Amino acid sequence: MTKDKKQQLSEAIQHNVLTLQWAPGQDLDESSLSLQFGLSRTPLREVFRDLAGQGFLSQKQHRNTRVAELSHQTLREFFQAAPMIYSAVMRLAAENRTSAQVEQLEAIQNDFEQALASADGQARSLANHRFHKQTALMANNRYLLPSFERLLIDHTRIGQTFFRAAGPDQPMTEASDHHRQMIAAISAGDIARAGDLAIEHWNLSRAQFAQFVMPQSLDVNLGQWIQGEPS
Amino acid sequence: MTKDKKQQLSEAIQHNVLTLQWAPGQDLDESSLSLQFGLSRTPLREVFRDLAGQGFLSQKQHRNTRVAELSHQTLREFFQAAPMIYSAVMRLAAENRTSAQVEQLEAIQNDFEQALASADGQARSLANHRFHKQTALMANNRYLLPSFERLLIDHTRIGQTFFRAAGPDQPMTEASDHHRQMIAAISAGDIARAGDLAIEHWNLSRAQFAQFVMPQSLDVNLGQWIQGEPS
DNA sequence: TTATGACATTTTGTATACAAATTGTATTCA
DNA sequence: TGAATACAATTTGTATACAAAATGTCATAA
Repeated sequence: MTKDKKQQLSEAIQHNVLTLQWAPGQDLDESSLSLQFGLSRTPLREVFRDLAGQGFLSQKQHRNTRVAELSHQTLREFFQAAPMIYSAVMRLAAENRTSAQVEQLEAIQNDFEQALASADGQARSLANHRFHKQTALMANNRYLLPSFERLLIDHTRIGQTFFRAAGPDQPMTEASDHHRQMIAAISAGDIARAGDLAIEHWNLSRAQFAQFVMPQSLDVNLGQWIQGEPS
Repeated sequence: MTKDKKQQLSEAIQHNVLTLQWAPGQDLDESSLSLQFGLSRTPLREVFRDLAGQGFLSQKQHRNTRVAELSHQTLREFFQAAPMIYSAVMRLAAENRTSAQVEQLEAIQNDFEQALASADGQARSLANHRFHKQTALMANNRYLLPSFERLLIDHTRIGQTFFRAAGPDQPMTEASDHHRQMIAAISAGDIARAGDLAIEHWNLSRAQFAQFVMPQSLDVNLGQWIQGEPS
């Protein structure tokens, strides 16, 4: 169970970043973490490098590793890229999926619905994260994957407050509905429908971004990026 | 001059990978490289990890680091992703460019034209690589960048044989023409035109892929991926 | 009081020794 | 001859000691 410590460490970091338990821009301490996980600094630093490459962390020469920042500029770039990448991934998922992958996606969706029933915001958000990560796996495209995963990391971080809301209210059941329709479209190999659903799902989550408050409380009007199609 | 050894090592590896001096799938030896560059294995392995994250190399647990493979499946995925990402990057470059960046792009294009005049295939190919990398920089989107750079790595590798052709013949002057038009469109902020040029430029390089022979000589019909718009 | 600079402390980066895993080789047995 | 296995050699992964860089502290002077 306590086998691969590096894997454990990596997953713990990912969890803390995605759930905002570690704030964007927060400093990480090598020695305390290496003590905590029973790993020397060498493998720990390798994990840091991997996660920095994936977009969870950020590194600069001779400076401590930090949780990847979320800035106004980040959001701007997010809106420019997300709709296109999301729909492309969903279309490719419909094109390339295997039946085994569809079954996995259904299992993940069941977890997601269970999480929605519970009051655990983190569980909801992470289940949602896993759902979309699975669609990216099904798209099976090594070139698109890194961009998609970067988008998903920040999407999940920004959506935290959203999923923290108490009851299973309207927008969340709607999101779950979308997921079910996505599964159907992917399973049927309906490429166009899958792409449309991605856009529809994306539009639903626009509202989250409008409500999102920057960690540093940048008093910037985000409205301009949330109204219509970007660029 | 011999300052940052890690940087030097990283650039040397990138060069060898892009020019196919190191074949796709080729094994790398830590100890000999660390000897060669006067670096211990620790920083060398960090460079390996970085470059693996960027798509130059590939790594597996307890197995030696290799040059990233190029397979038939790779090409399939390439064709599914490239047109979309390329045009998106070009459009964003037109939208977000600064005048200083445009000047840099012009300088790079001058280098490219000089390289075309020479007989040096590697210089041609790398200059072309730098041109497109600069457009990605100008697009200024952290989410798109990793996908684009992965595409560009493999595009450059596949294009090696193309640029190795002797004289400055028709398709190459046409490519150079496109570059000039791209600079004009980006400089003018003409987003739609920039996106169209990306597609046009892409169509030109389709021919290279048709001629490309897999390292492992996979006798697969690539034609189906080269004819029209992918999916 | 505030700015500057020397010095101590802390943190990041590198080298090296060692442990673990994989690969290669040779020997045995069917 | 050929498969299987034990063992040696090589290679990858980790721990730790040390070097280099950055940060913090304090004293001095304007």
